[in-house]
Amino acid sequence: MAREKGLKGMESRERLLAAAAEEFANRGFHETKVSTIVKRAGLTQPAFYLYFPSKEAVFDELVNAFRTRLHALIGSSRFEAQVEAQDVPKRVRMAVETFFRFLEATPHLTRIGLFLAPKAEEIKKELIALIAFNLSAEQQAGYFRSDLSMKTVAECLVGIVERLTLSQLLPGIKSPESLASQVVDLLLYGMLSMKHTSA
Amino acid sequence: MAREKGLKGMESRERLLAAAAEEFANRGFHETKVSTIVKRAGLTQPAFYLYFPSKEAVFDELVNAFRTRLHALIGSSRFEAQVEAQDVPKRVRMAVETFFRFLEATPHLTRIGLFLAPKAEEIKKELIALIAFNLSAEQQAGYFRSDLSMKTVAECLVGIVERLTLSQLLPGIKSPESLASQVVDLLLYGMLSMKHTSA
DNA sequence: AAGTAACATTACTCGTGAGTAATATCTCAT
DNA sequence: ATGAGATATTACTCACGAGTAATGTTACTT
Repeated sequence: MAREKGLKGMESRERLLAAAAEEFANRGFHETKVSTIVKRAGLTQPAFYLYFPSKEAVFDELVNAFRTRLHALIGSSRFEAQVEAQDVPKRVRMAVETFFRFLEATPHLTRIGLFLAPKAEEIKKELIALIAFNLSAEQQAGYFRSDLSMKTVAECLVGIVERLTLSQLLPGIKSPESLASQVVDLLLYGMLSMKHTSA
Repeated sequence: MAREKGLKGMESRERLLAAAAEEFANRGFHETKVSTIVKRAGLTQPAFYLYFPSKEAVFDELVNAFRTRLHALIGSSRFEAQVEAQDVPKRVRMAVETFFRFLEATPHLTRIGLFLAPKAEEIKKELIALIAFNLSAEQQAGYFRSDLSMKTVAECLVGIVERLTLSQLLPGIKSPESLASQVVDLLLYGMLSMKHTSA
């Protein structure tokens, strides 16, 4: 009764998931046909329904996979205790870099969970709240200007990440490192040239 | 032969356009049914095809309407000649504010042209290039740090605008003015508190 | 008042694509 | 080697929604 059970099935299921992820990411939900997914996975239509109750169900599963990984990432990359002021830029840069790397690692899931899903707005709202919380702590500690709303800053940061992910990261034009350093440089120090700033 | 010709027809057409804009903005292209559009416009299905060759055609017309207005806006809001250094923040803030007001004025078109359309990425690319061009001029003039890529800054700015438009502007949570001043404050001066910056 | 565009309707077609019923094969435990 | 569950297939159904054919009505021009 307990053989190497379900191995083949799991493999088929995984193939379907991978094919679905790619199709959804490239064509969106409606343009993606179940018939195409199964073709890519080397199966036929009814096999699909052996593993998923509906087309929506696969999509949701992919969205949830993204959400779960995202939460895992955030959970593991909490800001640690007291930091020296000089270290703040580096720490922020590293955090942003880690995030870009995460997005780059699973491009299909990123496209689905961050841009295609109806839930995407909700997911980003969670993300923003978390970032705002972390930034507020740094602000309390005196590292950031006290007249800025960290909620707004978090929104801006996420907006920037979204934009750059779509136009630079996913197309492979720029690396997580270079994007992170440019973004953080801009956000921490601002655009104005020093002579005007330090006046 | 030349009566008050086409008046009724134009009105029906406008009603269809308006209904389509609202439906597309709220439900997206595929979830929007021609049957729903015509119902909202107080007409029946074939009347729709009296004015538009297809569902796609209305969508495209709305996207183009957005694009056209956007280009008009940009064309009219060119940066003028030499500005005093102290005026730069104000001018930038005004430009961003104008842009937010533009987006707020036609929320449905904004949603369609900036977020729903397949062409949206292309439209943003154009926009970014234009902003980058303007910012580069200011940079040449010494107002902005010379070590920043204005192309990247433009991308960041657009990313921020996208995000805030979706989460704050269109839902009516914040005004164009407050959003513009917060965004520009952040981008020009950065997040770091002064004691660290001026070190 | 009558002819003619313009504007609109009722009643269809028809492709597409999600999902299913019935059936077949493969693989392992006994 | 055989029965049983797991894995897959062939051959459908069926709803939905875009687009159309045929026809009717309105309103203005002469």
